[in-house]
Amino acid sequence: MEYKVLVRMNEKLFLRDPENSELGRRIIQQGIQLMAEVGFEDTTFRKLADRINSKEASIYRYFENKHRLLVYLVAWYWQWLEYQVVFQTNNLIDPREKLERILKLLLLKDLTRPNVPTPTDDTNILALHSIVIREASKAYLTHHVTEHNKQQLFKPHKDFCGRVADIILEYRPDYPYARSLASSLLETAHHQAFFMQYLPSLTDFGTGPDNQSNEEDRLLNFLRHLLFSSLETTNF
Amino acid sequence: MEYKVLVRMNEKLFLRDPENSELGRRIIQQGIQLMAEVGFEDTTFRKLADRINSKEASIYRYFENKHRLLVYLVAWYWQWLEYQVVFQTNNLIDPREKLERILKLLLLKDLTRPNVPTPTDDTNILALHSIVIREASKAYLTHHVTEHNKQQLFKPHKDFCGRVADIILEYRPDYPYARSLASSLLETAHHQAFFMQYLPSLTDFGTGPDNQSNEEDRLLNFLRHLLFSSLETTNF
DNA sequence: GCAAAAATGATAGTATAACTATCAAAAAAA
DNA sequence: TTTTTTTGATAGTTATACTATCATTTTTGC
Repeated sequence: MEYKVLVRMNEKLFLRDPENSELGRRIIQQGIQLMAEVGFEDTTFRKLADRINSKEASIYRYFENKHRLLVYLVAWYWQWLEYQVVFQTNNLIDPREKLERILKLLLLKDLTRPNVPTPTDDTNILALHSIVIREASKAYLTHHVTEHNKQQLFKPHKDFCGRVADIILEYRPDYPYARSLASSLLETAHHQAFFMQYLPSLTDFGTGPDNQSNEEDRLLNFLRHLLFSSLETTNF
Repeated sequence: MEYKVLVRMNEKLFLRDPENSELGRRIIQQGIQLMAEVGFEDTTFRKLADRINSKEASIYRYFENKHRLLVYLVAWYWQWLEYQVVFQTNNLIDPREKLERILKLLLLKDLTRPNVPTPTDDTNILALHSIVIREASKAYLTHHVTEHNKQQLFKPHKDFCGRVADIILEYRPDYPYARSLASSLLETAHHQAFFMQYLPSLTDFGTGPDNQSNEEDRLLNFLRHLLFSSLETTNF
C-alpha cells in the first residue's frame, strides 16, 4: 500500500492550484530543479517554460510572479516539515526526544526512518531544502512583508515555528522566549548550513568532500547545545 | 576637537572610491536613505541619480551595480560596528562586560555613550542599521557567493564575527563553537528585530508604538540568555 | 593662471526581464 | 458532442540594467 500525503496549500499562494494539473505539477517540480540550480535571481519564467516545453504566459496563469513561486515553495516546505514532525513525534512522550527529532529534521537527517511516508515522492526534497537554505529569507525580506503576511502567506512558517515553541514549552513551561528560540533555531540551522558550505570562516565546521556527514553532526551538536543550554538555564 | 574616523574600505568593493568625491559621498548617503525607504529590490540607480541630481551613468562609474552598492554598505556597517566594539571594549578586562557591550551595540543601544566619536557624522546609522536588518543577507545569499568571497567582499563581516568569537574564547577558552555562536548571534539579533517589527508571531516581543524600547530590552535579554547560557553550559 | 587630465553631464541606445493581451487549438467536462 | 476550460503561439509594453559616446566642467600639476 502506498501513501500519498497531500499538502493542501493556502489559495492565496497561487492563481491556479498547481497540484491540480499536469502542467502545474511540472511547474513545481522543474521550478524546484531550476531554482536549486541557478538560484532565485537567475530563475525566470521563460527559462522554466522552456524547460517544461511550455510557455511563459502559461506559468503566469499559475503564479503572479517568481517571488510568489518562491513563497509557495517555501510554504510547501514548512508544511511538509511540520507533517514530518507530527509524524515522527507522534508516539513520543518525552519532549526532549521530540526536540531531538526536530533538530535532526531541520538538517534533513533520519528522513528515511521506517514508516515515514515521504509525501509526494516526486518532490525533490533535497533540492527544495537547498532552496530553503539559500532563498527562504527572500520570501519575507521584502517591502511587501506586511501585505503578504495579511494574506497569510507565511502561515506555514509561523505554524511550524509555533509547533516547535509548544514543544519547547512542554519541555519547560516557564521558558519565556519559546517562539523566539524556535524561530532562531530554524534560522540558525539554515544559516549555519549555508555558511558551512560557502563562508566556512563564519562557522566552526568545515565541509571537505570526505568528512561531510561528520561536520553535519557537529552542526547538529551545536544546535542541540544552543537549544538545551538555553532551556536548562534557570535565571532569565 | 573633532574626530573623523574614516573607514578604509577594500578596493574591490567599488570601481571608484565614493569617499573621495562629493558625488561619491552623495551616492552613499542618499543611497542609504533610498534603500532604507524603498528596500533593495525597488532601489534603482536611476531613482538614486534623480535624488542626487546626477545621472545613472555617473553612479555606474562608482559601483558595478546595485548589489555591489549593497555589499559596500553592509561592509561599511560591519567595519563601523567593529570600530565601535574596539572603542567601547578598550579599557575593559572582564570579557563578560565586553560581550554585554557587543549585545547592546548589535541592537544599536548606548551609541551615545560619552567619548565615542561617531565616525562620519553624516552617515545615517539608523537608516543603515535598518538596511542591514532587512537586506544584509542578500549580500551573500547569491549565486556568486564564492566568487565574491574570493574578492574579500565579506571580510568586514568575517572580521567582526572573528572578533566576537575571540572575546567568546576569552570568556570561555574551551568553548568549541565560538565562531558559529558569534555568527548566529549577529543573525539572530537582526532577524529577531525584523520579526519583531513585521512578523511578531515569530517572536515573543511585541512592538507597539508605546513600549518599543521596553520590548527591545526584552530582545536584549533573550540574546543575553542565549549567549551566556550556551557559554556557561559545560557538557558539550 | 594655464594646459592636461580626470570627472561628470547629457543623451542615446541595447538586451532582457517582467509582465499583459489576444486568439486559435487542444483537452476536459457536461 | 457541445460547452467550458486550459494551453499554445505570438506579439507587444514597460521598466530595468546596463554600455557607449562626446561635450562640458572640474581638478590637478606645473
